[in-house]
Amino acid sequence: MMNPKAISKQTLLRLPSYLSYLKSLPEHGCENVSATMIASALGLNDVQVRKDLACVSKKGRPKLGYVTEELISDIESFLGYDDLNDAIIIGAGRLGGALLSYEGFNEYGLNIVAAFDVDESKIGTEICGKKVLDISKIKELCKRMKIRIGIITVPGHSAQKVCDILVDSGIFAIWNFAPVHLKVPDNILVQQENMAASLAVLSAHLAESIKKNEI
Amino acid sequence: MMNPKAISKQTLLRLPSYLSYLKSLPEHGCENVSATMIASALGLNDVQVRKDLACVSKKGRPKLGYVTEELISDIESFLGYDDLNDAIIIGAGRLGGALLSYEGFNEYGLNIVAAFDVDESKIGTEICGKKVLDISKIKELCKRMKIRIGIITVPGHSAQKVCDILVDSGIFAIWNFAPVHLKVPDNILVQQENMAASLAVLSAHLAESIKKNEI
DNA sequence: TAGATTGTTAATCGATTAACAATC
DNA sequence: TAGATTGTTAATCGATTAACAATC
Repeated sequence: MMNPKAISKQTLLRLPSYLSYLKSLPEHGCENVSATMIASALGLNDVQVRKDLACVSKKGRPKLGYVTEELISDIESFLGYDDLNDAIIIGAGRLGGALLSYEGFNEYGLNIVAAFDVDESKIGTEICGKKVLDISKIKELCKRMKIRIGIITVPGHSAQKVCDILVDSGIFAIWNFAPVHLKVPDNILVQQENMAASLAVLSAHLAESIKKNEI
Repeated sequence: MMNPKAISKQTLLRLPSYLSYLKSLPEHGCENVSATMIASALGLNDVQVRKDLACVSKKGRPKLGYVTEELISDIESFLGYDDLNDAIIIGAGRLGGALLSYEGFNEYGLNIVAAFDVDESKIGTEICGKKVLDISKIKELCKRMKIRIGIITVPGHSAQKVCDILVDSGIFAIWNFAPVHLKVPDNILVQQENMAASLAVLSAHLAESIKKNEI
């Protein structure tokens, strides 16, 4: 599409679940798929699904729905899953290690090339074949390899410092697992992975359920 | 409060960031804090912050703002951070291990008591002092210890099966790290930790930046 | 054809923001 | 007092849903 209509953030967030649902369908017998099907499988409204799909794919056909294969590849290419973005990870602790060793990211177009840490005992080692480097080398590596994504998995108190280094190194987008609000220039995206917020939702629901059940 | 007004999900999601900001303030010299301060530190609208705080704490005072200490403890108690909820984790792989060994959850009122797996080589071992048990023992443990939170860190293809076991075991809330939509009865909450969605936002932003910069 | 499904236009809903009087 | 800040009411904004004609 030459002039894609601006896509809402909500829509963007739903696309990956459509994709994962579509991929879970059996190869045979599902050449076509309707918005109604997708919506009911994911607990969404069918009009919403149709509108979302209209942003990224061709028109569906009345009575038939969409061509499953086309839908999959359109969503994948819209999300940029078909070419890999290199990324680095800062903080080679438990969480950093878990992310480093998660093979699945390649499927989502993310390729983690190296990790950085300040801990001397970690520097020089490898985690799942990825080198752990001294944090002072971030800028040089980012420039040389044109890295544009940084993943922050350091403790909260040093996250802003790491963030500043990343910005200075020419990073465009930051995926932040530290539970702090990062200050960045306007053109840089921070995607906050907010586990504390998720937990808040869980525990509020729990408190409510308990109240209901025990009264 | 006897009759707390219903709190919006958005508000609930913002509360943890207020809390983390408030806790980051220096002990001395910040007896009071204004909604304006919080808003500008976190990049939010000040009226929004005021409305959010009104849901969980006492009134602020014109010109002075809120009492920092009171605000902290009101938010903490609203979020249930002051008493621990026991939880179990299903899937003792890399991610499960990372979560198991993250000490910080206690601060958020979450206490992971054990892990479960199907892998014989993992069963019977310990990760950070937490036992890894056979998945067939879930129900018995949940009933006996009145566990109400389950954390799913198994691969996508077995997530629904694990979910069904959890529901059958009397769990009220599920924190799901597997990238699939879980089907549960109405009264059970599924909090989806959606890394694929986060990545979608990142990569869409990146694609846009690149386009802008390279044209 | 009949009926399922599409895309679009209009109505609804909920959340955010603006305006403003009240207060310390 | 003057000015910063509060809480509330009204206006705006954006996203979701309902209604409906078009289509295979």
